[in-house]
Amino acid sequence: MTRPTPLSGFPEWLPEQRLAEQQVLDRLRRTFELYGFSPLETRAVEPLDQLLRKGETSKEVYTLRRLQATDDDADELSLGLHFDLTVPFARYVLENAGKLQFPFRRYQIQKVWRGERPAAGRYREFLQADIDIVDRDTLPSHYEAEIPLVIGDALRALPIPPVTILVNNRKLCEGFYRGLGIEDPEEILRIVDKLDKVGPSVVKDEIAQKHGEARADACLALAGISAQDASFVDEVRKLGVEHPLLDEGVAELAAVVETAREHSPGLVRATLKIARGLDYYTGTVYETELAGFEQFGSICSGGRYDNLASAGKDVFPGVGISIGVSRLLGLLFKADALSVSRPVPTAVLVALWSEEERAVSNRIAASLRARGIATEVAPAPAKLGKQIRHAERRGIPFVWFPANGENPDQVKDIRSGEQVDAEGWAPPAEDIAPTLR
RNA sequence: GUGGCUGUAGCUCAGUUGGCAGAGCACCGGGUUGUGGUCCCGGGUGUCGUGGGUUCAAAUCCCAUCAGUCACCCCA
Repeated sequence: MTRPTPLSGFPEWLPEQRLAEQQVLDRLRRTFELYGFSPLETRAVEPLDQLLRKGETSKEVYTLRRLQATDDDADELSLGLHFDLTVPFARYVLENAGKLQFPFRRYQIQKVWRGERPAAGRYREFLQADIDIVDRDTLPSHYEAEIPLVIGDALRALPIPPVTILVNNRKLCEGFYRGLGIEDPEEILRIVDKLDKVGPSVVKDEIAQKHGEARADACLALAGISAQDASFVDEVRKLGVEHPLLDEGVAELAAVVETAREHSPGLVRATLKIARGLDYYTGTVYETELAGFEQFGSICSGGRYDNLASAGKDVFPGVGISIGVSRLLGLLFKADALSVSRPVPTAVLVALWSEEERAVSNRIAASLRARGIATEVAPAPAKLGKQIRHAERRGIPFVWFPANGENPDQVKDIRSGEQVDAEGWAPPAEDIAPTLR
């Protein structure tokens, strides 16, 4: 068999990276649960029509087909791998509406798949950590303000560069554009979204072409607004555009920003040029910048959706956000900006005097493990220097020497070289398990 | 999916007009049976991403492909 090569877009971490990932996931999970989100996992596949219900992403969906499928199977249910966690969740809510309590808060940490061209921080298979709150019939807008707080808690507790959550509101933009007499707000959103890449003059030209220079100027002026507090409201008002939807959007966005300002200053910034995210969002939209990694795009996005989960008269509006865990970690790993205090779980290596005395070392290891201390026994009764080096090479901080002749059991800290009697010894708290740094 | 750049040892890289594949670090063994890191001696550990082609001869030139990366597209 020839040596296998990596598959583009399907990242696989090294053990120490996976260790870091698990630490991150543990912390995310803990934070989500602190806010009362329940864990949930949905199947990897959805019926294709469910996935494509909201349009444009069809080319990104991986479909599932049996190798031996015949033409007769073709009209069977065709399945696709989910490309996010919100669509499957919406389906799950409809399916289980009778068994769930509303408002329903859940978190979901799973792989998703998108058939896109991979690049730095962009994968075809990646891990998302998603939280959502859905309610029946109506969803109070204070939940739109709560979501960023959860994410702020979760991400700011990690040893990573500071994040800023950029928030906008689709009603605000749509109302503004409609107030200007523009019929197709979606189109303007798409053009404005390119602002940072192509520059204001290109955006202006593109809008002006269809809607005239005055409207183009107004759209650009709106896109230029950004504030950490409700001061953006006045700036929007100054532009003199009137529309009921605009008023709604402004009020909702102001509430989000002000709530965040009170609970987590500096976390959230109203940024009226952002428009990205899946097209099912209807209100607040979120995007998250990681300081120093802005060019690689948002590491955490989401928004409010009013029409994603509905069946007949039942409507379940929701709001949610998803951390791109793989993107976040991939970028940080590459920049050498996130690692773990040691690359193995093992805290103690028990030395081995001879193969005959392996049982002695095994007993020591067992009693350490019983105390919650990750322990392994040396692979072979090599010279002590080699056994110590074995521990050192793999980052195991302590070597335990079983009693030998006159000498009692002793433990050596490989990093300092300090060696003490093992009686009553325990590793310091920070060495019990690998920690993020 | 479209276009550009890159691919040599575990890592960072050198390799001339096509002529026996190299350096530093890392790693492995030894320095006379028990305590690593310093030091000394020894060792190259490689399908030159992969597959074809041109040639007496290809890491080097040509084609394809895979992977990484950048710009589009889109987005976590």
